[in-house]
Amino acid sequence: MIEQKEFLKDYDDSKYKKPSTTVDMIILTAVDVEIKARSVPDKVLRVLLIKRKGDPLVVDVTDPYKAKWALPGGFVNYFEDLDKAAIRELEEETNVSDVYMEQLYTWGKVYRDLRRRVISTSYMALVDSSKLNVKAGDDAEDACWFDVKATLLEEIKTQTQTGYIRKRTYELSLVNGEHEIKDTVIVTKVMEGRNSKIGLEYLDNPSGLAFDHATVIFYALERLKNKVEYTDIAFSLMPELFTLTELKKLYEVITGKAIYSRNFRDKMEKQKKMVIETDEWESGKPYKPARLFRFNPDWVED
Amino acid sequence: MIEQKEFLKDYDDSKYKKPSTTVDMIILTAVDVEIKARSVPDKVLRVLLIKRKGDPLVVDVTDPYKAKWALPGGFVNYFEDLDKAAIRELEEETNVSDVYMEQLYTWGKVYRDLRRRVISTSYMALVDSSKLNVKAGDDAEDACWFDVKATLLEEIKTQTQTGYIRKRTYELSLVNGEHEIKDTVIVTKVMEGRNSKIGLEYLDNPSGLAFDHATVIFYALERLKNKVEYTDIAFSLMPELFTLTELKKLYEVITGKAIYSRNFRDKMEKQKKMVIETDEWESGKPYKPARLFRFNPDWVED
DNA sequence: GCAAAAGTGTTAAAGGTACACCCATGT
DNA sequence: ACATGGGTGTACCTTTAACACTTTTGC
Repeated sequence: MIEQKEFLKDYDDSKYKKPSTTVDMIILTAVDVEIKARSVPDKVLRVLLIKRKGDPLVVDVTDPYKAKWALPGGFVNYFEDLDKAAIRELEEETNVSDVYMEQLYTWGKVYRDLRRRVISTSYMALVDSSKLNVKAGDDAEDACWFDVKATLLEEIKTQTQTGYIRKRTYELSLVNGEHEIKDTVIVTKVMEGRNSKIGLEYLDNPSGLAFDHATVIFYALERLKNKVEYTDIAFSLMPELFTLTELKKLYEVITGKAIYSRNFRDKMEKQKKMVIETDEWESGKPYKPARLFRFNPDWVED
Repeated sequence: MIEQKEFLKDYDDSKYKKPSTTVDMIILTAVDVEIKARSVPDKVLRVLLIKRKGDPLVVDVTDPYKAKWALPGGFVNYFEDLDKAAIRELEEETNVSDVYMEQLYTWGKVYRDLRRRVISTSYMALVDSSKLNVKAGDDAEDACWFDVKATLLEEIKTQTQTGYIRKRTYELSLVNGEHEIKDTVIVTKVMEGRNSKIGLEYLDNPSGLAFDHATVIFYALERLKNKVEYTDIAFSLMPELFTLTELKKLYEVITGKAIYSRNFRDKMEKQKKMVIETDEWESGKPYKPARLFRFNPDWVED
């Protein structure tokens, strides 16, 4: 290991003005919500947000996102690995460690934060809600879990000379008992000859999230949706033991599609062998008791 | 748009020592290589590397990667979007624009560069080799295309109490007429209960690439391999018109697997409809002329 | 008995993998 | 004539999507 004082010996590291480097955390969990009495509850995804300080009635042109909800995050220290900064932020907010975490994307538009030039790397963490304390973090900040959902509102496809332009408009909705945040995220795909480009924007609206955090959360939900199909990522959001219907409900909320339970069972147990049965049974429900399963740690992706 | 002088007005942006921010470019192309006379040539992937300055015989402990080959890249300017910095670097090196480009990953280990703290975002660019000039960039630097290939050398799987550890050792080989670079990249997957973690390391060797660039290139090749299965990414590496055998050869070198041509044809043309036939034909070959196809710009992923 | 979910049998369509074969070209 | 790839017919198996039905529980 190199001594810190040797580092930088021959270089003047402060000649040029540098962007700041931060990490943003998309901390997700899944919880049950009752939709109908005497029925299995649905799952819903929740994301942890922090209330930024400031007066919501005063508009500050140098910081228009004061008093808005934002993703937790912070600066990367000079002698701290990028991953370590993300782990530190996660622990500060949730007091949990050893959960699934993955780097998502690095956001680097010049004016994404009007106070200073910030380049921010986003990380997604998936937490089993049964392992969480009621309080999210113990600092003075106003941290809350929001039910999160992205809905496709509109899709427009325009033919061009050598391809097409496809514009999808989504509504990102964030709800928590008292607060309701709605943001619009637009995904543009430009196909030109053999090269396609994907763009992600958000529409700035007064009641929305701070910064570009609507797009960042949307991006995380998309990544989760894709990865749930071919990895074991979903099990990070489940308790140790679960019924196959509970697991199905989680897959449904992540993918946004209804799943046929007959085939889901066979796929998980017989075909992909992602779960193994236990001798434990669910009880106390007004229907036939269900067997509890656990994740098969020997499962390997193909 | 905000005036640059307004930006930073109320903040002292230089209070703390900051990491530097750079972009690294993995610029890939695919070229034909003759393996046998009178046969269709194979495809091989090439990556653009830059020779770092310095005396290869002198070891500098503050910069041990002098005189080694590295990925092109550079600092992100304070008033420059991250994506724009990548586009600028690409144009500086290859004089091409409007090619496929995608952000890959942000590398942020503290001591990945011993001269200063650098956080580097890597971008992959895919260039059709027929559009490239012979010379790669016109600056004084020593820029060369290297045939690139990753080979799995060894896989070790160890059972643990709650899961397993799997270690895969790859050799990354970079070859160009005069130079041959070999690096070892190790991919570790730790499955512990319901959470898995993936680690990417390289073995530092005197004849290897500079910095952590072996892992960065390996990561790009893996991403390309995954994406080629469900996107149209491969066509960015192909000329406008091509035979189905040429396309198959490209898929083979990217995935590292042999493909049955009978099924590849049907899949591309009938099933996925990624290509459309033209009325043009290949000629001058000592076998039956092949029809030329082009990418179907109306193709949409499912 | 009823509502709700657990769990199994079966089938038809779509996709993946493979063998076998004939055709057209330059040398 | 021959080597080489172009291109098609077909068969088998797996995966996917779906309908139908029996069983078990709490109320």
